[in-house]
Amino acid sequence: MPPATPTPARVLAHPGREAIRLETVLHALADPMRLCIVRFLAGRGDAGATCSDIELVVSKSTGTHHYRVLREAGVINQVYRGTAKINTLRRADLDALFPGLLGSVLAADAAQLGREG
Amino acid sequence: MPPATPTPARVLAHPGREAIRLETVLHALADPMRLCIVRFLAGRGDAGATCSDIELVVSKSTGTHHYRVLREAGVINQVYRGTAKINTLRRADLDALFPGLLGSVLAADAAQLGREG
DNA sequence: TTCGTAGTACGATGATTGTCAAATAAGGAC
DNA sequence: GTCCTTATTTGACAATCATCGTACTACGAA
Repeated sequence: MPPATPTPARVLAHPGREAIRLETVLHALADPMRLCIVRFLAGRGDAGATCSDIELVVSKSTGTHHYRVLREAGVINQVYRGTAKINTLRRADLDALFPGLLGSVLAADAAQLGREG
Repeated sequence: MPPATPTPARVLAHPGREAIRLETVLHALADPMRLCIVRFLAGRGDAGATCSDIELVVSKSTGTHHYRVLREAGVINQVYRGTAKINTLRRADLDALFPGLLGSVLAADAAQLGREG
Protein backbone atom coordinates (compact mmCIF):
# COMPACT_ATOMS: atom_id res chain seq x y z
CA MET A 1 0.00 0.00 0.00
CA PRO A 2 1.45 3.35 -0.94
CA PRO A 3 1.83 5.75 1.97
CA ALA A 4 -0.69 8.55 2.23
CA THR A 5 2.12 11.12 2.08
CA PRO A 6 5.50 10.70 0.43
CA THR A 7 8.68 10.75 2.47
CA PRO A 8 10.00 14.28 2.98
CA ALA A 9 12.79 13.76 0.49
CA ARG A 10 10.24 13.16 -2.22
CA VAL A 11 8.16 16.23 -1.80
CA LEU A 12 8.60 18.46 -4.82
CA ALA A 13 8.82 22.22 -4.66
CA HIS A 14 6.01 24.07 -6.39
CA PRO A 15 5.67 27.82 -6.77
CA GLY A 16 2.81 29.31 -4.78
CA ARG A 17 -0.01 30.81 -6.76
CA GLU A 18 1.30 34.32 -6.22
CA ALA A 19 4.72 33.36 -7.55
CA ILE A 20 3.43 32.24 -10.94
CA ARG A 21 4.55 34.61 -13.69
CA LEU A 22 2.86 35.03 -17.05
CA GLU A 23 6.10 35.10 -19.05
CA THR A 24 7.24 31.90 -17.39
CA VAL A 25 3.94 30.17 -18.08
CA LEU A 26 4.01 31.26 -21.72
CA HIS A 27 7.58 30.06 -22.05
CA ALA A 28 6.64 26.73 -20.53
CA LEU A 29 3.79 26.35 -23.02
CA ALA A 30 5.89 27.43 -26.01
CA ASP A 31 7.41 24.01 -26.56
CA PRO A 32 5.75 21.25 -28.58
CA MET A 33 6.69 18.52 -26.10
CA ARG A 34 5.35 20.45 -23.16
CA LEU A 35 2.24 21.47 -25.03
CA CYS A 36 1.73 17.79 -25.69
CA ILE A 37 1.95 17.05 -21.98
CA VAL A 38 -0.48 19.83 -21.12
CA ARG A 39 -2.92 18.72 -23.81
CA PHE A 40 -2.84 15.20 -22.42
CA LEU A 41 -3.32 16.33 -18.85
CA ALA A 42 -6.20 18.57 -19.87
CA GLY A 43 -7.97 15.48 -21.14
CA ARG A 44 -7.51 13.69 -17.84
CA GLY A 45 -8.99 16.22 -15.49
CA ASP A 46 -8.37 15.68 -11.79
CA ALA A 47 -7.25 12.11 -12.36
CA GLY A 48 -3.96 13.31 -13.76
CA ALA A 49 -1.42 11.02 -15.34
CA THR A 50 1.96 9.54 -14.61
CA CYS A 51 4.98 10.56 -16.62
CA SER A 52 4.94 7.27 -18.47
CA ASP A 53 1.26 7.54 -19.34
CA ILE A 54 2.24 10.24 -21.79
CA GLU A 55 4.15 9.04 -24.79
CA LEU A 56 6.86 11.52 -25.58
CA VAL A 57 9.26 10.79 -28.40
CA VAL A 58 12.22 11.83 -26.32
CA SER A 59 14.47 10.12 -23.80
CA LYS A 60 13.33 9.72 -20.23
CA SER A 61 15.69 12.36 -18.91
CA THR A 62 14.44 14.86 -21.46
CA GLY A 63 10.93 14.02 -20.31
CA THR A 64 11.89 14.67 -16.71
CA HIS A 65 13.32 18.00 -17.79
CA HIS A 66 10.08 19.09 -19.45
CA TYR A 67 7.98 18.06 -16.47
CA ARG A 68 10.20 20.09 -14.22
CA VAL A 69 9.92 23.16 -16.44
CA LEU A 70 6.13 22.87 -16.30
CA ARG A 71 6.12 22.35 -12.55
CA GLU A 72 8.48 25.24 -11.84
CA ALA A 73 6.40 27.49 -14.07
CA GLY A 74 3.34 26.60 -12.01
CA VAL A 75 1.52 24.89 -14.86
CA ILE A 76 1.37 21.42 -13.36
CA ASN A 77 1.35 19.81 -9.96
CA GLN A 78 3.45 16.72 -9.29
CA VAL A 79 3.08 14.37 -6.37
CA TYR A 80 4.65 11.02 -5.77
CA ARG A 81 2.51 8.00 -5.35
CA GLY A 82 4.72 5.02 -4.87
CA THR A 83 7.38 5.11 -7.55
CA ALA A 84 5.05 6.86 -9.92
CA LYS A 85 4.52 10.56 -10.09
CA ILE A 86 1.07 11.91 -10.67
CA ASN A 87 0.86 15.02 -12.80
CA THR A 88 -2.16 17.29 -12.82
CA LEU A 89 -2.85 20.65 -14.38
CA ARG A 90 -3.06 23.56 -11.93
CA ARG A 91 -6.25 24.73 -13.53
CA ALA A 92 -7.68 26.49 -10.51
CA ASP A 93 -4.53 28.51 -9.92
CA LEU A 94 -4.05 29.42 -13.56
CA ASP A 95 -7.70 30.36 -14.02
CA ALA A 96 -7.60 32.52 -10.92
CA LEU A 97 -4.48 34.34 -12.05
CA PHE A 98 -5.05 34.46 -15.79
CA PRO A 99 -8.74 33.86 -16.52
CA GLY A 100 -9.31 32.10 -19.81
CA LEU A 101 -5.65 31.82 -20.71
CA LEU A 102 -5.22 28.09 -20.34
CA GLY A 103 -8.52 27.46 -22.06
CA SER A 104 -7.67 29.57 -25.07
CA VAL A 105 -4.24 28.00 -25.38
CA LEU A 106 -5.78 24.54 -25.30
CA ALA A 107 -8.41 25.60 -27.81
CA ALA A 108 -5.76 27.15 -30.05
CA ASP A 109 -3.73 23.97 -29.84
CA ALA A 110 -6.74 21.85 -30.72
CA ALA A 111 -7.61 24.16 -33.61
CA GLN A 112 -4.10 24.02 -34.99
CA LEU A 113 -4.04 20.26 -34.63
CA GLY A 114 -7.33 20.08 -36.47
CA ARG A 115 -6.01 22.20 -39.33
CA GLU A 116 -2.80 20.35 -39.94
CA GLY A 117 -2.56 17.29 -37.74
CA MET B 1 5.82 63.23 -49.17
CA PRO B 2 6.31 59.54 -48.34
CA PRO B 3 5.61 57.24 -51.25
CA ALA B 4 2.37 55.27 -51.13
CA THR B 5 4.34 52.03 -51.25
CA PRO B 6 7.90 51.47 -50.04
CA THR B 7 10.63 50.61 -52.49
CA PRO B 8 10.80 46.88 -53.13
CA ALA B 9 13.94 46.53 -51.04
CA ARG B 10 12.05 47.79 -48.00
CA VAL B 11 9.14 45.41 -48.09
CA LEU B 12 9.35 43.10 -45.10
CA ALA B 13 8.50 39.43 -45.21
CA HIS B 14 5.55 38.38 -43.07
CA PRO B 15 4.25 34.86 -42.56
CA GLY B 16 0.87 34.24 -44.14
CA ARG B 17 -1.98 33.52 -41.79
CA GLU B 18 -1.77 29.80 -42.43
CA ALA B 19 1.94 29.78 -41.58
CA ILE B 20 1.47 31.14 -38.08
CA ARG B 21 2.26 28.52 -35.44
CA LEU B 22 0.96 28.49 -31.90
CA GLU B 23 4.29 27.53 -30.33
CA THR B 24 6.04 30.33 -32.18
CA VAL B 25 3.45 32.87 -31.09
CA LEU B 26 3.70 31.73 -27.47
CA HIS B 27 7.46 31.90 -27.62
CA ALA B 28 7.28 35.40 -29.07
CA LEU B 29 4.98 36.48 -26.25
CA ALA B 30 7.06 34.82 -23.53
CA ASP B 31 9.52 37.68 -23.24
CA PRO B 32 8.97 40.77 -21.06
CA MET B 33 10.28 43.17 -23.70
CA ARG B 34 8.11 41.74 -26.41
CA LEU B 35 5.10 41.58 -24.14
CA CYS B 36 5.70 45.25 -23.48
CA ILE B 37 5.63 45.96 -27.21
CA VAL B 38 2.45 43.96 -27.69
CA ARG B 39 0.78 45.66 -24.74
CA PHE B 40 1.62 49.05 -26.19
CA LEU B 41 0.40 48.15 -29.65
CA ALA B 42 -2.83 46.77 -28.23
CA GLY B 43 -3.53 50.20 -26.80
CA ARG B 44 -3.00 51.86 -30.16
CA GLY B 45 -5.43 49.89 -32.27
CA ASP B 46 -5.15 50.27 -36.02
CA ALA B 47 -3.02 53.39 -35.69
CA GLY B 48 -0.05 51.32 -34.68
CA ALA B 49 3.21 52.80 -33.47
CA THR B 50 6.73 53.30 -34.68
CA CYS B 51 9.59 51.45 -33.04
CA SER B 52 10.72 54.61 -31.30
CA ASP B 53 7.27 55.34 -29.93
CA ILE B 54 7.75 52.45 -27.58
CA GLU B 55 10.30 53.00 -24.86
CA LEU B 56 12.28 49.84 -24.40
CA VAL B 57 15.11 49.83 -21.91
CA VAL B 58 17.41 48.05 -24.33
CA SER B 59 19.71 49.12 -27.12
CA LYS B 60 18.33 49.88 -30.55
CA SER B 61 19.68 46.73 -32.10
CA THR B 62 18.11 44.63 -29.38
CA GLY B 63 14.85 46.43 -30.05
CA THR B 64 15.09 45.61 -33.74
CA HIS B 65 15.67 41.99 -32.80
CA HIS B 66 12.49 41.82 -30.71
CA TYR B 67 10.38 43.44 -33.42
CA ARG B 68 11.67 40.92 -35.91
CA VAL B 69 10.84 38.00 -33.61
CA LEU B 70 7.29 39.32 -33.28
CA ARG B 71 6.94 39.90 -37.00
CA GLU B 72 8.31 36.49 -37.97
CA ALA B 73 5.99 34.85 -35.45
CA GLY B 74 3.05 36.58 -37.10
CA VAL B 75 2.15 38.67 -34.08
CA ILE B 76 2.76 42.07 -35.61
CA ASN B 77 2.75 43.69 -39.01
CA GLN B 78 5.52 46.09 -40.00
CA VAL B 79 5.42 48.51 -42.91
CA TYR B 80 7.77 51.32 -43.78
CA ARG B 81 6.50 54.83 -43.98
CA GLY B 82 9.36 57.09 -44.86
CA THR B 83 12.19 56.24 -42.51
CA ALA B 84 9.81 55.14 -39.83
CA LYS B 85 8.34 51.69 -39.49
CA ILE B 86 4.74 51.35 -38.45
CA ASN B 87 3.95 48.38 -36.22
CA THR B 88 0.47 47.02 -35.76
CA LEU B 89 -0.91 43.94 -34.05
CA ARG B 90 -2.22 41.24 -36.39
CA ARG B 91 -5.37 40.94 -34.36
CA ALA B 92 -7.62 39.69 -37.13
CA ASP B 93 -5.23 36.91 -38.11
CA LEU B 94 -4.56 35.84 -34.55
CA ASP B 95 -8.22 35.91 -33.58
CA ALA B 96 -9.13 33.88 -36.63
CA LEU B 97 -6.50 31.25 -35.89
CA PHE B 98 -6.59 31.22 -32.10
CA PRO B 99 -9.84 32.78 -30.89
CA GLY B 100 -9.49 34.57 -27.61
CA LEU B 101 -5.81 33.83 -27.20
CA LEU B 102 -4.41 37.31 -27.67
CA GLY B 103 -7.18 38.78 -25.58
CA SER B 104 -6.55 36.48 -22.66
CA VAL B 105 -2.81 37.04 -22.82
CA LEU B 106 -3.35 40.80 -22.76
CA ALA B 107 -5.82 40.45 -19.92
CA ALA B 108 -3.42 38.20 -18.02
CA ASP B 109 -0.65 40.71 -18.55
CA ALA B 110 -2.83 43.55 -17.31
CA ALA B 111 -3.91 41.52 -14.29
CA GLN B 112 -0.35 40.67 -13.38
CA LEU B 113 0.70 44.28 -13.82
CA GLY B 114 -2.14 45.33 -11.56
CA ARG B 115 -1.08 42.86 -8.87
CA GLU B 116 2.57 43.76 -8.74
CA GLY B 117 3.36 46.68 -11.03
C1' DT C 1 24.56 68.16 -51.17
C1' DT C 2 24.83 67.92 -46.41
C1' DC C 3 22.83 66.67 -42.26
C1' DG C 4 19.84 64.35 -39.00
C1' DT C 5 16.64 60.76 -37.91
C1' DA C 6 14.88 55.83 -38.03
C1' DG C 7 16.11 51.65 -38.19
C1' DT C 8 19.13 47.43 -40.05
C1' DA C 9 23.20 44.33 -40.40
C1' DC C 10 26.99 42.29 -38.57
C1' DG C 11 29.66 40.08 -35.57
C1' DA C 12 30.58 38.83 -30.66
C1' DT C 13 29.43 37.20 -26.10
C1' DG C 14 27.45 35.06 -22.18
C1' DA C 15 23.23 32.70 -20.73
C1' DT C 16 19.71 29.52 -21.44
C1' DT C 17 17.81 25.58 -23.68
C1' DG C 18 16.69 20.84 -25.51
C1' DT C 19 18.74 16.77 -26.00
C1' DC C 20 21.08 12.47 -24.68
C1' DA C 21 23.53 8.48 -22.11
C1' DA C 22 25.03 6.56 -17.94
C1' DA C 23 24.70 6.16 -13.15
C1' DT C 24 21.61 6.51 -9.18
C1' DA C 25 17.64 6.29 -5.90
C1' DA C 26 13.06 4.92 -4.20
C1' DG C 27 9.20 2.03 -3.90
C1' DG C 28 6.57 -2.34 -4.77
C1' DA C 29 6.33 -7.33 -5.84
C1' DC C 30 8.26 -11.64 -5.23
C1' DG D 1 16.52 -10.11 0.87
C1' DT D 2 16.38 -9.73 -4.93
C1' DC D 3 14.46 -7.91 -8.82
C1' DC D 4 11.61 -4.71 -11.69
C1' DT D 5 9.52 -0.44 -12.62
C1' DT D 6 9.57 4.58 -12.26
C1' DA D 7 11.77 8.48 -12.38
C1' DT D 8 16.00 11.66 -11.03
C1' DT D 9 20.59 13.33 -11.25
C1' DT D 10 24.71 14.44 -13.40
C1' DG D 11 27.49 15.83 -17.00
C1' DA D 12 27.97 16.74 -21.62
C1' DC D 13 26.82 18.70 -26.10
C1' DA D 14 25.08 21.67 -29.83
C1' DA D 15 21.67 25.12 -30.68
C1' DT D 16 19.22 29.03 -29.69
C1' DC D 17 18.67 33.39 -27.41
C1' DA D 18 19.01 38.25 -25.52
C1' DT D 19 22.14 41.53 -25.39
C1' DC D 20 25.54 44.89 -26.99
C1' DG D 21 28.55 48.20 -29.94
C1' DT D 22 29.85 49.59 -34.32
C1' DA D 23 29.15 50.32 -38.94
C1' DC D 24 25.78 50.96 -42.36
C1' DT D 25 21.49 52.17 -45.31
C1' DA D 26 17.39 54.69 -46.42
C1' DC D 27 14.63 58.56 -46.27
C1' DG D 28 13.41 63.46 -45.54
C1' DA D 29 14.65 68.20 -44.54
C1' DA D 30 17.51 72.18 -44.88
